Amino acid sequence: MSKELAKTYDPREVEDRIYDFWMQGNYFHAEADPEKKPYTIVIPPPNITGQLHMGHALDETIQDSIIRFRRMQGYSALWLPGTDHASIATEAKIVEAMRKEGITKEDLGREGFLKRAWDWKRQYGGRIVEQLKKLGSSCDWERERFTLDEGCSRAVREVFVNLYEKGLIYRGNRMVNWCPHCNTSISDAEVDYETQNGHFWHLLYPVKETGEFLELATTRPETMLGDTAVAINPEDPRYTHLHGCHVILPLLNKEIPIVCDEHADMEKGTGVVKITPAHDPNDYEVGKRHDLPIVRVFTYDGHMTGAAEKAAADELFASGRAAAGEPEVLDCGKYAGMTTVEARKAIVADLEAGGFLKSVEPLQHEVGTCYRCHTTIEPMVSRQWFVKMEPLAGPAIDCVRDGRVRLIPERMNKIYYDWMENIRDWCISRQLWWGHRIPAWYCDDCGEMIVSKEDPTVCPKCGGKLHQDEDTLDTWFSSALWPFSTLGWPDNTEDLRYFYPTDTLVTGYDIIFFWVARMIFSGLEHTDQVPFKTVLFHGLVRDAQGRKMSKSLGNGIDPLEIIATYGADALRFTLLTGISPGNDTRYSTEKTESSRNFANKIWNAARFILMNIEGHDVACKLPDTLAMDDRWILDRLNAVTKEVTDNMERFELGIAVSKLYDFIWDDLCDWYIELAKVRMNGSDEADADRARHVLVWVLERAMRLLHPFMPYITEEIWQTIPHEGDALIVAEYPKYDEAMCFTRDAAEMQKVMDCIRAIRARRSDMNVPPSRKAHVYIATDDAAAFEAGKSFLLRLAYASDVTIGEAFSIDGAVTIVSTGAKVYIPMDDLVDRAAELERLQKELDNCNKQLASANAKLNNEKFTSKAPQAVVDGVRANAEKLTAQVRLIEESMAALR
RNA sequence: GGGGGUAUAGCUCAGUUGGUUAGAGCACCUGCCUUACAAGCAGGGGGUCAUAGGUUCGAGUCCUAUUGUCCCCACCA
Repeated sequence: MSKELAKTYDPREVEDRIYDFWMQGNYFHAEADPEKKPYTIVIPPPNITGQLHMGHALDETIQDSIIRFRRMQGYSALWLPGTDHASIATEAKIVEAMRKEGITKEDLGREGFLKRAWDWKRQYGGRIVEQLKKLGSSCDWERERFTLDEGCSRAVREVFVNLYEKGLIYRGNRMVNWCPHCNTSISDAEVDYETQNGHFWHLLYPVKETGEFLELATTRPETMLGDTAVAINPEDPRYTHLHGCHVILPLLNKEIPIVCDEHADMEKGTGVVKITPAHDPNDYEVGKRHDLPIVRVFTYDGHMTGAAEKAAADELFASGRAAAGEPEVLDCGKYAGMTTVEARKAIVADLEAGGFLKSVEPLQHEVGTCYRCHTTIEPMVSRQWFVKMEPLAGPAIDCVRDGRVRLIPERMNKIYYDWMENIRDWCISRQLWWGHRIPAWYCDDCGEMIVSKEDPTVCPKCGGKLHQDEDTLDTWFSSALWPFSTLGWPDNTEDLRYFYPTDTLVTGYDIIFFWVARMIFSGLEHTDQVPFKTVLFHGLVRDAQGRKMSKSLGNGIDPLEIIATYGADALRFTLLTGISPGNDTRYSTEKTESSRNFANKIWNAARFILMNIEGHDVACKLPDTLAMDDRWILDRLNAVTKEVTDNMERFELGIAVSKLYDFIWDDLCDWYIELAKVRMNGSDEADADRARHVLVWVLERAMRLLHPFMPYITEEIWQTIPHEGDALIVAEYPKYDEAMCFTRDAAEMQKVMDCIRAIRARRSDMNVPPSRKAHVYIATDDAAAFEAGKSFLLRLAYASDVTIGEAFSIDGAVTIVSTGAKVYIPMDDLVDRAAELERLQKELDNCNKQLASANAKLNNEKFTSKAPQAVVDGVRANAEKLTAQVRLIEESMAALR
C-alpha cells in the first residue's frame, strides 16, 4: 500500500504483485516435515485442452481456501497441481486442426501424430495452469504433474500389469459402446442418454412353416440385416404353435430361427422381438444364450459393411486366428457403403415395397450418445480390454460404509453404492493414439501375447518378432491413480509416506463415477489405503437464470474477465457465498459487485485505521486496560473466530464467509470504528491510544481470518498495518481464546447500542435531521453501562447532552423504550401526540404478544421440565425484559395522555 | 421404470444437532455529501417458510402424503 491511498481498492494494482511475492517466498511449497502434520489435496487435473470456466473457478477457490486455512493452522499443507492429457478431447482437437490443413492421422503415422500432439501440449497445455494462478491458487507448482508424464506413465504400466497378472484385466470380444465419430470404444460411464424423437417401425416377418406374418417393432430398421433370430416368450400363449419354427428374414430371404427367451416381454407390443446380436446389448445376451451367430452389418465408422469387410473377416476365420466371439460380417450388397442413416431410408423403402412394413409411429426415446461429441453411440461387438470390476467393487463399498472415506454431502453415499453394487466391467481400451499405449505385445509368428512392465524385444516363446497393441488406455485409467502416482508411487517415496493418503478431494458431483469411484478402488487395490479421507462435492455453477453455462447457449461467463474487472478476491468471495455441499449455485454479476463492494469496504476500513495511527507508535498488541466497547468487539471477534473455524472443519465454507462478512461489515466497520472515532477525537489521549491499538489488533486478526477466502487484499493490508511475521499466508490462523470472552461487558455494550439504535429509529420516524441535537435523558438501573457509553450516545444518537438517572418525569417528551432503559427526549414541539400514542400502542401490542408466548412456555410444566436449562433460562430472561418494557411503555402512554 | 435434490421476502440464497421475535445480498421507500468508504451511512416496508396431515413442551428444521421444479441412474424391442 502506498502512502497516498486511493479511495477505492484497485485489485489490478495488487494481485500480480502479491502473487509474485508469494512465489518469491516459496510459500506454496510443502515438504515432508516431521515437525508438522500433513494436509494434502490433489487438484482434479483440468484437461490440457481446457479454458478456465466458472466450474474450475469454484473448484479451485474451495480448494485454495481449505489449503490456505490448513497452512495457516500449521499443517504442512500440500496442494498438488497438474493437468490431464484428456485423450479423446485432445486427439479430437488435433485431428480437427489437421483436417483444416488437409492432413489425416494416417498421413502422419503414429509417430508423426504424437510428435504433433506433444508440440501442441507444450504450446497450449500450460494455458490453463496460468489461468489457475490468476485466481490466487496456492498450488505447489514445483510439483506440477501431467497424467502422461514419465512418473504417471510408469504408474499406469505398473497398475496394468499388476491387474493383468491378478486376472483382473482381460481382453476379449464383448459388446461395447462405439462412437463412430471419435472412432473408438468408450466405457459405459461415457455414454450420455438424450431424449430424441424417433420412430417405431412395425415390421412383418413371414413364418416359414405356417406362412403367417409375425409382427414386431423396431426403432432401428437398418439393423435387420444382422438379425439372426426372432424371440418370443416361452410362456406366450399366442405363439406356442411357433416353437421351433423359423422366419424368413425379408430383403435377405434368409431363414432364421424363432427362439424362446424371457427377454421377449409379453406385455410389450406383439411380444415378438427381432434379435441382432452384433448391434444391440440385449440381443447380444440373447444370442449368447441361444448360441446364435453374430453378424456385423456396420463398419466402425458408421457405414454398412460390404464385400471388402466380409472378405477380411472371412480370411480371419479361415486363418484360424479369429478370437472367441469374433463376429461374422455381412456383405450388405446394395446397401454396402451407405451410412447407417442412408441405409435406414433405403431399407425402410424396400421393406415397404415388399409389403413387410405394417406401420410407422412416432416415438420419444432415450438414445445413448458420446459424452464428448454427442454422436449417437453404436453398440458393437469388438475385441477390447476390460477391467474385471466385481472383485474391486467390494472393498470400495466397504471403505465408505465404515467411514474410512467420507462423502459430503452424505446423500452421495447412496449414489455411490448403487453404482458400485451394479457395476459392470470397465472397457479401458481406446482406438486412439494420444494416451498410454497398452503394454501388450503379440508375436507375429506364434500369436503369443506378452503383457509386461518392460518392453520386450522378441517373443519369449518362439523368438519371433513382436508388435505392440495399437490401442491406448481410457484417460480415466490414469486419473484413477492420480492421488498416489503424483506422490511417487510405485516407489515408496518419502512424499508418499508423508502426504498419502490425501486428506480432502474437492470436486463436482458430475464426476463421481468417472473419477472419484475409480480412485477409491484403485487406491485400495494398489496402495492398500484409501486415496483420501474426505470427498467434498460441490455443485455446478449456473447462470443467473439457473441454466447450465454452456458454449452452445453462449451464456458462459469468463472468470478471467471477471477477475480483470472486479478482482480475484471478489470472484472468489462471490463463488463461496451461499454455497453448500452438493448444491448448485447461480452466478450473477450483481453478486460480484456486492463482493467487490465488500473488498472496498475492507480497504477503506484499513485506510481509516492507517490514517489514524499515523504519527502514533502503535504495535499489534492489546492495551493493558480495555474499555467496555473494546471488550465487546474482542468478544465478538473471539466468537466469530470459533464459529468460522468450526465451519471450516465441517467444510461449511458458505457459512464461514457470510459470518466474516457480517463481522467485518457490521460489527467492525459500522460499530467499532464509529465508536473508536469518538474516542480518538476525544480529549483522553490514553483512551484514544487504546482504541488505536484495539483497532489494529482486531483488523490484523480479521485479515487473518479472511485470508483463506480473499487472499490478495488481506495480504496487501496485513503487510501495511503493524503485524508480526513475514507474510500473512503463513501467519497463524486465529484461535478461540477463553481469555477473550467478555460476556458481561458485551451485554452492557449491547444495551448502549440498542439504545442508540432506538433513538436513531425514533428520530428517523419523526424526520429529525442529525444536525438537530437533542438532550437525552436515560432512566436505567444500569447506570454504569450508560455512563460508559455516554460519549457514544452524544455522537451516534445525536445527543446534545446525556443525563442518566433512575427515573425522570419530563412533561411532553418523546419516550423510547430499549433494552434496560427508558429514554426521554424533550422535543415537544416536534411530537404529534396522537401519532406517538399510536406508535406506542403498536409496540405495546407487540411486546404483549411476545410476553404471552414466553409466559405460556414458562407456565407449561412440560416445557420447563423437558427443555434444556439454557433454553428455559433464555425464555425467562426474555420474559423479564419484556415485562419491564411493557411497564415502561404503559408509563409513557400514561404520561402522554 | 428406479433414485435423489429442491421449494423460505419482488429476485438470488443462508438458516449448523428441532429452542427466545426466520436472516443476508440485490431491488424498493425515506433521510443523510457525519473529514475510511455514495461501491457509503442511518432508518424503513416486504415472508400464513409450496400444500395437507403427523411426531414433539416446542417444527422453516424431523416423519408421511400431495404438487411444482431440477438432476442422476436404467438394456426396454
